[in-house]
Amino acid sequence: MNNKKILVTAALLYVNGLPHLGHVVGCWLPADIFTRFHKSYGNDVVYVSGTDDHGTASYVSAKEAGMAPSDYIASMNAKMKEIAKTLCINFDIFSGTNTAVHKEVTTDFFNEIHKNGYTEEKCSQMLFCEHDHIALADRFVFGVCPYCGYDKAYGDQCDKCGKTYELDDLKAPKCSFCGKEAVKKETKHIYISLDKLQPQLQAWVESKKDVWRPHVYSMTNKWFKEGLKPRCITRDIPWGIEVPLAGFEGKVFYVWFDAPIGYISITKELGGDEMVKDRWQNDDCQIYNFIGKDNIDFHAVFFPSMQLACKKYNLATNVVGFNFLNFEGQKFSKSNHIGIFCDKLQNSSVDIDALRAYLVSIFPENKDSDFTYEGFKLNTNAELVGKYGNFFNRTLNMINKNFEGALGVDFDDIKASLDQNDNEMIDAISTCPNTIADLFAKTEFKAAYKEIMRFASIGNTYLEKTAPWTLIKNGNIDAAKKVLYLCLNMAKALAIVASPILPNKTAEIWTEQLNFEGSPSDAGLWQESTKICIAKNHKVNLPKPLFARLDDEAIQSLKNELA
RNA sequence: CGCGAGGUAGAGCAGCUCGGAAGCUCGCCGGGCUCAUAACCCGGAGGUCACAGGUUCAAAUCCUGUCCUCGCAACCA
Repeated sequence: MNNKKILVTAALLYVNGLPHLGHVVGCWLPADIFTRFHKSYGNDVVYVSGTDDHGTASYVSAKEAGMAPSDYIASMNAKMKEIAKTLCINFDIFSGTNTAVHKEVTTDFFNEIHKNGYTEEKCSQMLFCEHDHIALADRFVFGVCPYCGYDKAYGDQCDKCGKTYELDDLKAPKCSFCGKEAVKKETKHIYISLDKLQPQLQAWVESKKDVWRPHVYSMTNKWFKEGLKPRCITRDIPWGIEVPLAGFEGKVFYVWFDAPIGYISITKELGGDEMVKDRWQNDDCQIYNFIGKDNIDFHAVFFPSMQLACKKYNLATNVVGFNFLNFEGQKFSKSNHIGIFCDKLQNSSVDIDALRAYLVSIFPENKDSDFTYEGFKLNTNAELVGKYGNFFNRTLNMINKNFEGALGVDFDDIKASLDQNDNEMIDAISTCPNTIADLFAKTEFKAAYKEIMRFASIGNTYLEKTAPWTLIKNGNIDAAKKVLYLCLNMAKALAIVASPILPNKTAEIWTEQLNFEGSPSDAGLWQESTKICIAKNHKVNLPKPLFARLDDEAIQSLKNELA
């Protein structure tokens, strides 16, 4: 049996706000499903994530909240953990970048890059806010547009006339946080020499051509066409990881320099140097990064370049980039209150498994997609209730009503009497779980979900064709037992293959209705799903509906709860 | 010539990487079943796969051009 080592990372969420469904769909959920699948398949997988704690915005937010940055971060991190729990996102660890371990790993990472000769220093002019003690990036400055005179123009672009310009040209620049005057200062920064790394990086990207999703590959290649340039990795703000170099006192690393290193430091936090060695320095370990499309550049260009310069850690096997999720045709927006924000889910009546299933069905794997309540209702009723849940219900009902829960036959007993319908059923049981496994392993979640529902449909069609209720009525008891025995085996397989997406419902049906030990996601159980091997005297329990049908009223009350 | 994504049945989408008789869900029409949460199963109507060229024995799929739609300050995957 194969026992692959896999490390899964989900993008570190910016600590400065609570996640909405878009975040869930872009990284947490697919990574969770991927991890659950591999565990169930018997592979050795670790899932790490956390919060990205540094950067100007979180520093300012903490200040506004009247908290010390680390207190602010701790409280936000705790809230996110709760949300993840609600959504049944099963991290092995959910930490962040505001830890001693992270500081140590990042510092070492930088020292290696520096030692290997991939850094350079440059001086430039920057705007500062003396009141907030931070350097002001273009988007944190406003002033008077040199072209049209608009007085709320940004550092590099005017929203009114649309023109772009150099920061030098902006008149009367001010800090966008406090509104006070911004002053120009000479400052020195460290750059990473991406230009020197381009050949190696390009070779790596080329080797991923058939592995990555097309949009990830093409977005990455754009950088090569323009040619990589040295990129600044330090900032003049008082919040972050200090640059360990003489002459750079008071400066910290740019948030996007230290954030991806967080994957490594969080792994270390979980399992020490031993685990880092096992997952990041072991060629037999596959690394999967789950991210949204706005993060592709960082995971497919900058972080791998950093790794190539550092020479200590392996690069990702796959950078799984997702597109964006919209909400009822509009973009998610915190300020305009558009979308579903996950803190609302905690006290709502929404069925998390049903929500997970719907989200999978609309995963923006290849292009942006749209969440609609109507779609959620449809998926729940047509797929989960009508196809998936219904199959368990009909099968278990008949076994209970007619045979007191135990059929008293096994595969050997029915072998002699198999007809074409039975063989098609057996064929489905022995092949569908493998197809589904392949799709999960290839991160094709939508297709895997579709295949699971098709699998359930095969079961429903089989029941229709064989009509065991008629067989029983006509006294054809052996034939009815044969049909229901095969259905029962399919039910078991259906619980196993859907467990990565529906962890709660499949666990429930496994123990309470199918009356099996353990859980459908137990390691290595996946391989069992293709076998027809339920014991002769196995007794199942009376079923009860797995998923509740949603009517318009239920949808309306959900809308109210989640708005 | 800013960048990116997309245009496939009434609606929403898959298929396009690796060309080979147009698929899925819903809706609509007709039929079947009654074990099941009025669930399930079968059949049918409905598409010049945006348009125009090209390559090919064969194009939704590859190439070229055209038209149209959407996103691109900030929060933000």
